[in-house]
Amino acid sequence: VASLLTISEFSRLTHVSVKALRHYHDVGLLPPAAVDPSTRYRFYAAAQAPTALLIRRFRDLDMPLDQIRAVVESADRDARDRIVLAHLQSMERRLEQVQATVASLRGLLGPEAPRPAIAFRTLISTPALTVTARVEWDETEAWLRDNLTALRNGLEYSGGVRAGADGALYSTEFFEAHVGEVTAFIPLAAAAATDMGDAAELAGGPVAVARHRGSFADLDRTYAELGTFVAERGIGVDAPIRENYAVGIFDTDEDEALVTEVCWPILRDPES
Amino acid sequence: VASLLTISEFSRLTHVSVKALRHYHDVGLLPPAAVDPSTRYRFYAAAQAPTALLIRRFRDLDMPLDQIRAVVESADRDARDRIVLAHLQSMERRLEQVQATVASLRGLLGPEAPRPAIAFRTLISTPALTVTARVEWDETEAWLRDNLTALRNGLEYSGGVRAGADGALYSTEFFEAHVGEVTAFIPLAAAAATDMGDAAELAGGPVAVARHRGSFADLDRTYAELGTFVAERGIGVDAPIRENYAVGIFDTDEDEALVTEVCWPILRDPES
DNA sequence: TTGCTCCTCACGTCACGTGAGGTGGC
DNA sequence: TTGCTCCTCACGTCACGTGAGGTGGC
Repeated sequence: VASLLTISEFSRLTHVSVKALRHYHDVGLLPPAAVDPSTRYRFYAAAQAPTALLIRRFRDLDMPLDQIRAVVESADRDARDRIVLAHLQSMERRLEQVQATVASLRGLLGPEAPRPAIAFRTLISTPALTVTARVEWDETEAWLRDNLTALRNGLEYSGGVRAGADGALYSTEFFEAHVGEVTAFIPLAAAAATDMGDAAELAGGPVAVARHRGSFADLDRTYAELGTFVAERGIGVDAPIRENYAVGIFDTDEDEALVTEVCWPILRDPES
Repeated sequence: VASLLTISEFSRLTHVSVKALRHYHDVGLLPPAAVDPSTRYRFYAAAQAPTALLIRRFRDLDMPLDQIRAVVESADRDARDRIVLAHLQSMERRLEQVQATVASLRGLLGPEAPRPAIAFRTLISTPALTVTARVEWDETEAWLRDNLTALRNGLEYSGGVRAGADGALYSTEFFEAHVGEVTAFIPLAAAAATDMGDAAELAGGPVAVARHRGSFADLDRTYAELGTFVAERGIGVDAPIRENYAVGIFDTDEDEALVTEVCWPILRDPES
């Protein structure tokens, strides 16, 4: 006789709340082993406990139920373990981000950070290897890492000649809606680029530039300085913002060593 | 002339989405510096950027808006910094928990953990220093730490005689609804307890016991073993579950060194 | 009969996101 | 006039939690 447990017994045993168990039944994630057809009482098998524990662990990490479903319903144990490992790696990435945010909050408390110097420059139009996509805010770092890696491989494979650091363009929509067009690029020497099919042209024009040193978690302070500067002078223009990764994630493992140039498009150099 | 920015300019500058800015206005967290009375257009001052950044940072850490409000509206800078520091410390606690959960998930993938041995015991009723409260699931670890600390101080102050390890009682409601009565306790030698006003009596009775070694993040596996065992034999009884912290958080800093006895109340010893 | 456990709705929560439909100023 | 930016509703999302009101079995 396989022993069946009532919902409250199963709840105590798994540390999943009764309300949550009903919800997991409703959405089909963890249906009870048996349901009494007349009373609709739910009955769980003790053998379902490991699945419930798995769900609980992932929910503790705020994983959406849809993604948990993929784990729970994965065919064999190997497939399941592979999915779980992938999720764990992204969790560890997220953990690093949280730690960086905590550190940057501490920074907000301490003495005022030195204000980044703002300069003017006129970017010239250059050819580049590019990838463009509609990217969601939270996935940007991963997307950028993946696509710059792909571009770097493409550059090596095609024998192209690099003419500057990796970079990216961010549409105004991306900042305002937290989803929008992003372009990852590697600038190319013009001569070398002429015979490369997938090279696009990066637009030039006047920009206000600030060099940001350190973690991306602090980039917003540089944006605030730069944006305030541009707004106060009324020289802003609705064009993508460009970041040049002068010292980027492929160049160093230390967050403090990162150097990012933020180029904010403007109408004209206000000093000229 | 203090320069005022449109909502989209302010959004780009702070990396807070336009929708979020409207929401923060609606709930009164970050009202624009000016609102056009006829068009209802929102206008922000550049000086509001630091506040927006603070909100964004905290939201990245999933802090509720109500708590962020307390930070933003705190009177002076010192008060604000104190609140932020308190939050950072609880964030770091949370980070440790997440890391423990990630580690325990890795454990689920590896070889089967050894099953904890289950024994029977009859607890005798004993006096104890206790604190009882309605506790929410997510706050249990912090609540327990705080209240066991207070009990330990109380014990020292009153010169009471300890008769066993720290422990806690968890009502069935606590597991089933993820909020319910929890009692932290320190058992007392009976002779010494008679003249202590705030000593209560811990109920005794037969229990199934499992010793859990390691992080609390893995406790659910021991609960599952124990609960399955009890349920299969139909000897469960609706009484609080007792945990004895044989090696607890005050005894060691290493999660792996922790030893927790879980005592599950039963009707009778099925072997007798 | 009285509790007790379990059930099903319907609605609330939180922090926005998603459109729809509309308006003022260049 | 045409876009463009900004506006306000109303509703959706996600993973449950919160009651209200009711039922079957001991």
